[in-house]
Parts: sequence; C-alpha cells; structure tokens
Amino acid sequence: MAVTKAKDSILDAAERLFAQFDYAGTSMRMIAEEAGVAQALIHYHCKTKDNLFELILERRSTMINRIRQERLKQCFDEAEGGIPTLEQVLDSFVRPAIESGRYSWGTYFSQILAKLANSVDDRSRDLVHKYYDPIAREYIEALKKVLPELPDSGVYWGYLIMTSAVVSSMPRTRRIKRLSEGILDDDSIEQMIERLIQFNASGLLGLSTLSEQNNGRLRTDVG
Amino acid sequence: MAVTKAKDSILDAAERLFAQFDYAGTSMRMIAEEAGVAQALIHYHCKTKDNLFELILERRSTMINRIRQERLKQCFDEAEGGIPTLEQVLDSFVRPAIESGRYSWGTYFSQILAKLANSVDDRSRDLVHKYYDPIAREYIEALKKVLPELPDSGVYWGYLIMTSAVVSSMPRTRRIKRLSEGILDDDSIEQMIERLIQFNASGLLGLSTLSEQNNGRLRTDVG
DNA sequence: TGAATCTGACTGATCAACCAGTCAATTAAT
DNA sequence: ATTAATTGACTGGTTGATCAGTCAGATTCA
Repeated sequence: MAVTKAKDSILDAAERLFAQFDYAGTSMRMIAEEAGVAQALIHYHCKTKDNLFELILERRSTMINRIRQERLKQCFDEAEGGIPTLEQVLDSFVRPAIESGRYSWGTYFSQILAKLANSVDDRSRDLVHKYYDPIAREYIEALKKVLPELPDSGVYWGYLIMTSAVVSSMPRTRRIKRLSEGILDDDSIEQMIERLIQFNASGLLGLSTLSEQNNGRLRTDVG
Repeated sequence: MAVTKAKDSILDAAERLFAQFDYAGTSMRMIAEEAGVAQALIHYHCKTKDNLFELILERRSTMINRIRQERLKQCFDEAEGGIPTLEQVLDSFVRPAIESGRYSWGTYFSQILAKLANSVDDRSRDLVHKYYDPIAREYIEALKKVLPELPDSGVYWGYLIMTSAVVSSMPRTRRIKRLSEGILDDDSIEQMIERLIQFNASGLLGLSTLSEQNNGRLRTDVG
C-alpha cells in the first residue's frame, strides 16, 4: 500500500485535466470533482497544485525512462561485437514513448510532456532537467558509440531534434488524417514507430559533416 | 490607420504574456497593465479573450507563411529544369520560422505556436487547420515534385515529422547548452538552420522504402 | 463662422463566478 | 486509542466580461 487509492485517482484525474485544459486552465475544484473526492483531500495528499503537477510528471517519466534504460542496456548486451545498430538504439527510445502515448493514460501524459518540453520558463526547464537529463545523457553516450564518425555537436543537435520529433508525435492530433484527407491516420502504432525510426536514423546520419566520404560506411547501419 | 496603435500594443503585450504564462495563465488585467491601457479597451478592440488569441495567431502565421510561399515559388522559378533541390525547398520552410523565432516577437510567438501545435482539443486543431493547412498542402505538393520516388505516405509522414522538429526548435529552451555543459548553445541561427535542413533532408530521403535501390539517385539531391 | 451632432477610442466601477489554499471537525483504519 | 484519511465550510483574492459614461475630433447643419 505504498500509494493510496484516492491519491492515484487524484493523479489520474489531474493528468486528464491538465492535458486537456493546461495547468493554469485546470482548477483544484475540477480535479476534485473528476476524482470524486473533496477538494481539501488533494491538498492533503499532494500539498500544492504545483507539487501535484510534478508528481504527475515524476510518475510517468520514471516509468517510461526505466523501460528505455532497460531496453538500451539490452541492446548493447545482446549485440554481437557489443555495438548494436542505430535502429535498435532508436527503437528502445521511440517505442516506450509512442506505445505509452497510445495507452489510455499515455494519450493524456503525452500532451502534458509535449507542452512542457516546449516551455522556456525556469520552472519547466528545471523539471525537464530533473526528469529527462539522465536518460538524455545515456542516449547521447550510446549514440556516440553507435555513430563514432559523427562529431559531438552532431550528436547533441541530433538527439534534440530527434526528441522534438518523437515528443511531438506522441499526442494524437489527428493532423495527418486531416492533411491526407482520410487516406492516412495516426492510430497505427507500428507504422508510426517505423516511420519515426527511419526518419531519425537517416537524419542523425545526415548530420555527419563527413557524410560524403562516409556514406557507404554509415549506410550499412541504416540499410 | 488600418490598425490602431493601442490595438497593436495590446496584441504585443498579450503575445508576450501568453507565451510566458499560457493562455489560461494570463489574465486580461495582466495584458492591460503590460500594454498600458484600461482593461475594457481590450474587449473593445478584441472582443473576447478567445478572439484575442486568434488575432495573435493570425498576425504572425500569415506573416511567416507569406514569406515561405514567396521563397518556395522563387525556388521553383529559379531552378534549372524547374525542379529545385530538396535543401532549397527546406530552406524556404525552415528559415522564415527560425529567423522569426529569434526576432524579439518571434521568441514569444514560437512558444505559443509550439504549444498550439501539440494540443489535441478541437479549438486548437481548428486553429492549426485554418492557419497552417494551406501552407502544408503547398509544401506537400512541392516535396512530391522534388522527391518523386518517395511514396505519398512518406511525404505526409515526413512533412509532419519535419514540422514537429522545426516548430519545437523555434523556442529557445537552451536545453542544448545544459546538456552539452556549455559547449554548444542554441543562439547561432545559421548553425541551427543548417542542422535542421541537414537532418530533415536526410530524414525525408530515409523514409523512402526504396532507399536501398535509390541511394545514389536520391543522394545527389542531398550532397 | 460657430453651434449641434455624431463617432470611435477609451475608462473606472462593478458583477457573479471562480481561484488555491487553510483548518477544525469527523470518520476509518490499525 | 492513536494515527491516517477525508470532509465541508471558509478566506482573501482574482477571473472574464459588462456597462454607463468621458472625451477628442470629425462631420453636419445654421
């Protein structure tokens, strides 16, 4: 009984509402009603609204990033020669995010995360720093090993552009359906994961300033 | 006297505050104080808070997308053979966004846009639809011409992943400085534009399921 | 000319509704 | 019996919006 049942339903309700109406647009009354508890109980369990937001972020980010960490380690452990392919590394990064984004809770959390990642205020930056820098450093180190020809600056920029693409692909905005006039949709998880890995793998390779000389060499990782 | 001076300062102030504190986190009183006018004047000029937000979006999106449209046309007009390179097309898309993102007003608008693009509620989707679908269709048609080997699904997915990367790169979150421990920073406009074009050009090419056979053929556009 | 009229820009005061957070009191669990 | 969980009532402050009214300047009428 590490966590109360009521506290969970408060976090669930707040997650839904924060995703839908933003932090400032969600009131403690709304959360209390959605969770079916008294408003004062939220303060009892979660102290302040600010802290409640961080609890939500902590719950999901640690969950997703633990899976990423495990799969990344698995990548290197099972790889022949100790170096996995770029696609394997990206799969361990993309899949936990996109798959969680399609679970019931993931559709809400992904919207919260996408907005947080694009915020420039100190509070948001500190939260991203706290919960996403450790996993970022692990992947940057992994990418350096998988792409030894890519200069450091390319690894950092590549990682950030990649994460932008992944994070922004998590919320189901249905924009692809509207743009393609119904031909395509964003509800096929496997299709989206495959596209993201393809796109980002090629994009990372393209960042190498030595791409002309190394096309053949690097392409073997992609192909 | 198409637009009042006071109305402009209201839009400017609201843009700053919406970027910093979100839509719901910004009050009409804050906007009035920031703009140096009476609160009621905002309602006189902009009717409702909701409408004020749309006015801000309209002002900047039409500005950026008009430049994109002009440069895209210029690409095709000046290209020998009528087909420009992929990099030229991407430059016409990326540059107006990133450059405006570093002007004084762009630093604010880019944060508003990034959050809007990642929202799934009907209101946000309608706004994106209204102000960004026309330019999206133009670039999708342009990409089809520049990348005739890429299947349609790849063009749509590629365009969306690319826009995610660009939009999320507009706000200066300074995350690259923190991650690289000061070695890199996101205040070099040219460097960032170059990286984004490199990454997205390679990513788009990578989406071709025929990439193995067409590497040489397609690579000429990149190289 | 000058007085009357109109108009768009602007304001302070005010509204009911809502806000996050507090606290004493009550209930449930151990 | 002690602790933990939960509640309703409450506080001081803020919310978006409205409304009657002020005021400068342009327009119209004499």
